[in-house]
Amino acid sequence: MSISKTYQPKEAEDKWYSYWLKHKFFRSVPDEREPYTIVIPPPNVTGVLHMGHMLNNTIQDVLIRRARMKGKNACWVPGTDHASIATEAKVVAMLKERGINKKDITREEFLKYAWEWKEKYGGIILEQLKKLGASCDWDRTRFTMDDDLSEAVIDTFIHLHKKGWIYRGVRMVNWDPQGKTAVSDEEVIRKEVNQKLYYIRYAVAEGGERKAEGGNQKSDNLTHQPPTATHLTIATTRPETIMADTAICINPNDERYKHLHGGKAFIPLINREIPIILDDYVEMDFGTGCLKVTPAHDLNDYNLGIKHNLPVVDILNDDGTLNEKAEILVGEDRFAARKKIIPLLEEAGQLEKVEDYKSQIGFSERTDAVIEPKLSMQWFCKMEEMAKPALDYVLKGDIKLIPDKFINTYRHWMENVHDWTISRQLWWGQQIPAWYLPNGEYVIAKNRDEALNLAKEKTHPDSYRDSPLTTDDLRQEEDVVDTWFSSWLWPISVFDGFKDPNNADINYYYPTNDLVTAPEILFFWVARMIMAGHEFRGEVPFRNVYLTGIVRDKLGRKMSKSLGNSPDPLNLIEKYGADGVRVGMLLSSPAGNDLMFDESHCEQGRNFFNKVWNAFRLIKGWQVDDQLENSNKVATEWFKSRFSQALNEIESNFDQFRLSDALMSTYKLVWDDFCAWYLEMIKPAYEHPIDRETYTETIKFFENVLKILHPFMPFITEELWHDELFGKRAEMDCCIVAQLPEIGQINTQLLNEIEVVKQVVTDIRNTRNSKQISPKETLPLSVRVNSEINYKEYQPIISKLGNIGEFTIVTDKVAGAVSFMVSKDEFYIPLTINIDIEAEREKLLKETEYLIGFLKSVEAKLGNERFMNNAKPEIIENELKKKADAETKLKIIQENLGSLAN
RNA sequence: GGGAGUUUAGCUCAGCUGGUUCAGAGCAUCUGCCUUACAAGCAGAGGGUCACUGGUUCGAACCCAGUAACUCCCACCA
Repeated sequence: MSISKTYQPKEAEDKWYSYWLKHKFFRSVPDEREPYTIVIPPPNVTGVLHMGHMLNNTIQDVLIRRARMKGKNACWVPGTDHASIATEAKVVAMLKERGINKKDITREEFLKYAWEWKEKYGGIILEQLKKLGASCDWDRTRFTMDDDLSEAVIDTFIHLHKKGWIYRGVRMVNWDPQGKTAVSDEEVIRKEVNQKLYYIRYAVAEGGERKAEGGNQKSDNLTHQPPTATHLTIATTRPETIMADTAICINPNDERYKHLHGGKAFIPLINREIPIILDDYVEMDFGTGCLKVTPAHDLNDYNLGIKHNLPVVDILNDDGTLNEKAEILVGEDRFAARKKIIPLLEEAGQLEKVEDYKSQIGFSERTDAVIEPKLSMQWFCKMEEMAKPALDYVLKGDIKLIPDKFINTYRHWMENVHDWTISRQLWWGQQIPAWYLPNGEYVIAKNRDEALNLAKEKTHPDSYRDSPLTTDDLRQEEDVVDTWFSSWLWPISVFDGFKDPNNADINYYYPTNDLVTAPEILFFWVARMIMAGHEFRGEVPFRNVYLTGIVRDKLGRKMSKSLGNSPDPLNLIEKYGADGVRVGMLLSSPAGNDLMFDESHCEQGRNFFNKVWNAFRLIKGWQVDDQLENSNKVATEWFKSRFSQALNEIESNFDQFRLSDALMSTYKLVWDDFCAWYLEMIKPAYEHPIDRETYTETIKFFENVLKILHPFMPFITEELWHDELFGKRAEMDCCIVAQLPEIGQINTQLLNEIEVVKQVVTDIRNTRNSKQISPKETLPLSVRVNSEINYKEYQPIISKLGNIGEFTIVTDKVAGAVSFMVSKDEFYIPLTINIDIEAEREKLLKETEYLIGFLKSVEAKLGNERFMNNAKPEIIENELKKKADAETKLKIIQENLGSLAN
């Protein structure tokens, strides 16, 4: 029977994932073991897997699998986020396709459609995660709009309202005209955009008397009206909002406009009179020094308006179109209106000039629509008091951010935290538990009945039974809460910590251990979870926050749908196997730094598991002869030490969350030490058997190799684990639950001496290469030993790997041989053919030159009084040793040069 | 405008408290090999002004100052 030369992942992946599921290896229930818990950052229920998820979830799975293999009770809680805006937008679009307009149906009908849609398409992403090998406890899958979780949201709202931290009020908020809802400051992404700065003339009247006509007269041929004192010019990027102007503001110290103090201006096109006000908020040297004040559509202007008691004229509808207050261009979208108003102004002779201009514009995080500052009635949550303890946890180190450079960012945000706009004008989400009374007052209550009682008490405090109010008189707030108002409860709510604050799960799993997420949502989510953790459990929600980078393409561009530069994760898995892709994701992903993704990494991952596969094929092919003596004790002893040494490294890398390094240590241990050196050392000649002891040891080593590889490459390791090479496995004896090997004794001397041996082998091979001698040709080797190394011990290894025949230990130099030096020891390969004496001499001279230079620098140090006085003793000792070694070596080379001359 | 970070081989990155022959790894490249586990491989090799300028020090990739480029976060200049 022959085994395929390459490993085919597909079949094994499906097989073992089902096997794991069937035997409930992902399932976690509280027991006496130490818990290790991760809650997944719930992806949008509407989402499909992208490269960011791949990275994020690979990391989580590696951590979870490793914890499981360290004997912990590993629990990875999966789930999805209802993502109000994004999901509602998708449902609205879906309905539109079916010819249904959201406006024409009731809230209940809409929600019915939305739930249907969620059941049908939601959670695809969780299925995709399974392909990656994610070992989540699927029985614990939660959705942020599950009944329990929604109830937690409502209770939280009531709790915070009681504390006075939730309030309602009219404020300038960020309005998303596409989602038709308010969004929080954090949901506004600012981007620099190329814009135009329009210079527009307003006619003015000094001291109340109108001086000039500029507007509305057609056919006056006034297009090039020169600037005179009869008007002023403002600069704006938003000419479509001039109809909402309620003042012109100038700096009181601006000499140019002194004559306008107390004057009036007239809005072009609609010719409405507005006052000219004075405020030193206006920069004299910016633009024209005149500012149009539009309180309804600009936050600064709004504040200015309050200060100067200006009226607010809101000319925009919720969807970003102009309303009748604009008088002109009514019904046009704000951007269309901007385009259309320009020719109108031009025609009226009131457009002075247009300049290119760059400025920051806010975009909605969820819909990418340009955000409109809008005055509206919203619900807010005070942050200040919650931010303080949440900041302390991080500053004190109760929660570690990895990498810690994010602490500064975190602190800055927490110290300048704004109140959180929590209401959203949507239907998909938790409806705010506020109930309005006919008189406009409201009560906060868990349900309508409670609300009624509260309402009665409120209206008839003395005899509330007399209140004529009925439930029909109450109207529930239409708005829902921000999605993040449910996400921030996630680490508690997934364990039912609100409904049942003392239940076994929450007591056991909370606080969770590690959180793996993107720095982009440090404030959205991580900070708020810490606040909620403190407020509702008096404890941190997690200990470590591992912040992944952004996955970028080779050119450093962020991977995005619109650029089309993101590979389809499922195709990648198809092509390179889940194991290959996982390794590919981790090969280069330092915490907090962006990941320059390149498919070649996955290829490297695939090559790696194929290497493991072929090591398996080799061992699998061996025949055992019980009569045979074990001649590989040195090799097995060495590998044991080397393995323990590597385990140490890997352990320390994991402790510091240096996952790429942990993988690389593992990679080199397996590929270089195990395959390239160890297996080559013990490999029997073709069709020769191997002794029992070596065979048994090797299989044990290989099993350990599978274990340490498992967190990175779960599928191939599980596949090989069950091969009969390891004997018959019990049904539950799986790699996924195997315990990681313990770190054993490390024989440092052996490790060092094998390094010398490896160098000897390399030099032999090198000699062959340079002399064009085939590896098949057996060569003799002599060694003149100046060190403490007992080469007899290593002779079998050297002979095998270097294809050496006669191996002799000599006391004199060997003439007529190619020589090289490893450590202090001299090696000679006597060759009957063509020894190039000149080349040998040159080699030796070159080494001499180097050694002399080296000695000089060491001696300079040692001769330097200040070095001798200041350096630590062990450093000086080391320098002395370097000097002695170099001198010995130099002496030997000199001798060799001498003997070469003979 | 404020803050943080980065800059080391062609690429992606390590380099800990300044001190081993300290300038490293993986990939890529080059040379030679289809050597009975693996060409998705084996054996070798080459490759760097540690961004730049100055300083501190016996000694600097590492500490300090300045410069440049890039990245990210925060911020209401029309």
